[in-house]
Amino acid sequence: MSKKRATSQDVADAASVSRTTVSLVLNNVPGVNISQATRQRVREAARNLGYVPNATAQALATQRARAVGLVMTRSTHQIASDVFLPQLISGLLTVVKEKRFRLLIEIVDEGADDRAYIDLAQAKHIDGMIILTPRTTDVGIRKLDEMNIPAVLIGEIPDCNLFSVQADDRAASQKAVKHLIDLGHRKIACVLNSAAVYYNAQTRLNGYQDALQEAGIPYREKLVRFANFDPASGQVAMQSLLDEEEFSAVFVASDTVAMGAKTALREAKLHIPKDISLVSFDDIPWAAYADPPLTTIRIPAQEMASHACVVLLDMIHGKMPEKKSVYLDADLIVRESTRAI
Amino acid sequence: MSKKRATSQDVADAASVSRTTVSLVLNNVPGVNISQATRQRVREAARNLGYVPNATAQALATQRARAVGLVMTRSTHQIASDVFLPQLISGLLTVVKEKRFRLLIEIVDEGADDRAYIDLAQAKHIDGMIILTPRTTDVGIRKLDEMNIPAVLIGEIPDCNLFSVQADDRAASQKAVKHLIDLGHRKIACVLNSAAVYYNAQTRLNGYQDALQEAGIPYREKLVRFANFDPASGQVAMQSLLDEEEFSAVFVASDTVAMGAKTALREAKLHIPKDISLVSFDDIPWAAYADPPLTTIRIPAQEMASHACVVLLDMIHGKMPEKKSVYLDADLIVRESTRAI
DNA sequence: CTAGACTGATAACACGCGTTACTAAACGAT
DNA sequence: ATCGTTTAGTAACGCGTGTTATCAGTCTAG
Repeated sequence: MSKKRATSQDVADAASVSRTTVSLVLNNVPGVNISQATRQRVREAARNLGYVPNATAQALATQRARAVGLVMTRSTHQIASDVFLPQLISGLLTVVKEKRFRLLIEIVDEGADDRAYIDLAQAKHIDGMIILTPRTTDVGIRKLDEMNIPAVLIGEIPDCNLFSVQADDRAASQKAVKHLIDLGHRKIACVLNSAAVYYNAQTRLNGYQDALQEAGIPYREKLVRFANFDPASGQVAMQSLLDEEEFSAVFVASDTVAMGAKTALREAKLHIPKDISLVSFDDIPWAAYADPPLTTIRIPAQEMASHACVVLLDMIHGKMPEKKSVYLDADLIVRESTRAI
Repeated sequence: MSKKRATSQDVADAASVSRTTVSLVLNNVPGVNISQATRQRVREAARNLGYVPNATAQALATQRARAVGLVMTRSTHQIASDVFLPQLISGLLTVVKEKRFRLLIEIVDEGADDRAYIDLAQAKHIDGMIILTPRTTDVGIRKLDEMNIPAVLIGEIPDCNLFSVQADDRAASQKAVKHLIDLGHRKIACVLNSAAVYYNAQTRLNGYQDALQEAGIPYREKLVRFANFDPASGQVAMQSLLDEEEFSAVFVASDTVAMGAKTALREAKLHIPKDISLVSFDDIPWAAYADPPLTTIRIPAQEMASHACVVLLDMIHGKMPEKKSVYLDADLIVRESTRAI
């Protein structure tokens, strides 16, 4: 039953024309003279045979894979607990699909050598790539600069000429902390989302500092902890803060980390927002349904991804974007985890 | 600066051998006579030129894309809020990577015609596909049966000959409800994760019924509600239950839905587990950090994905699996949201 | 009547690789 | 010296498509 797939040659035979004609007709090549009658015959033959062009052969001939890669430098464990991934993928898919491209997921080992990214592109399975929140220490990414490989970063790293799309984390963090200050809080602790090698942890810390400075509150390093993406690390960080410091509010730079922080607070019999005000970051679906619902910064992950994808596709088609970096606004969503002192 | 990519011909020239030899050496083709000296020369030339084989050309020549697709029949909105996606992708990536395959994400429109899945395979960009929790009403999937296209379902649909991997939802639900019964509960409400066109909602309902029956508790349809994947629908469902029925415990067949259900309970001033015991399903990361931490069924999403991927790769390599369906155990994780009546 | 423009279609090459069938040389045995 | 056998390597074809240069025929203008 499994008859061989029809090739363009089969279509040509069926329509009694050359393969060239088939290609010209089916691809609607402009400025070419083929009679309507012939076009009709070809289309019909293609339909009858259930002809689907072989994407691989097309890619080889056109030197275009019609695919973009989402590449991440993470362990599979980290990927499994990445709450933004669905939104990012969703954002990419909407764009990719409209342009009739495909989406590949690639992962680059943490220990991979410099050439990892380049090899990805050289293999020609993708025309360009979107690189997810790279570490500042990643050397391979710099090499991409030099080659002429279309690439867009989601998230920022310093000293890098690649185009990037990100939320304005610094301004957003400032907003979040300012909200606490406006409510009268002066002793405000800070739990960062991850270690400082991830640039946005640094950026969010800067926003925290900006807000303090603006309000004339001295920055105290002892009030700051670095978590590591997951709830468990947030719990540890918060416990450490509770043991060693005194504060009436806390800025947690990630909802996921905030989950753990909340657990620590609960175990210390502290109530949010009665005893401690908490403002968080990300607005994952959980935040709205937490107890109490969390005041948090909404990261427009989906928009970031689709924007990055649009930029990338432009680059693939030879259009260079004018701005090197695009910052998307991230709004503060006020819910019930914060209150006036 | 952007020198053209090196092809195998370039390597051949540099090593003063034929392109055939290059191919034979670099692919380690067994049972072929090439001197060690020549092998050395070829390898060195390849390294010097930074040769990376063109995957597209390889695919065309071998008739193997070395890629599998994860295909979903969902709106991009649903994808954005799919909490399992990261775990699934992670599971797929671990397997795919080891076998040096690639992972593509494809989405089939809800309104797509029968040929959508087949076209995906015909395009030859992927060697096989993993289909995510299809709706029972999906007609396109049945067509895959007939063609000879490697495909594995994650999740079950009735009357379908495709291979599938899934959690033993029915047994797991039974376990969850039995846990409540063992604690002395008799009036147990049930909120399903989604509408019944998604087969696992039906299956989980069956498990609920099994447990009741085993304990000699009559099944009452009025105690059952169908949610729709997200927290909001869970909140509505729980409100409806609270308004109309009386119960001391509830089985919510999805953590995400349980988020909303918890909000409804909180708004009704009911405390978990003092007033209502709640057992849930999925064990998403949030469950362990909820207040109180949720007793829930752990779905081995990552294992399901990697197992499905192993099966799929076997099929691609011509090995048919012996079992049509594989059921993975899902364990009950007892935390603090349930207690004896 | 003829040169040039236009119409409709095609032959032939390119894309980069895998692979089969074949050759040429060296070797060993009779 | 002759013949088979092993060793080392290559020429040539196929994968399925896009695309350019070309061709035969028809129409138009001078």
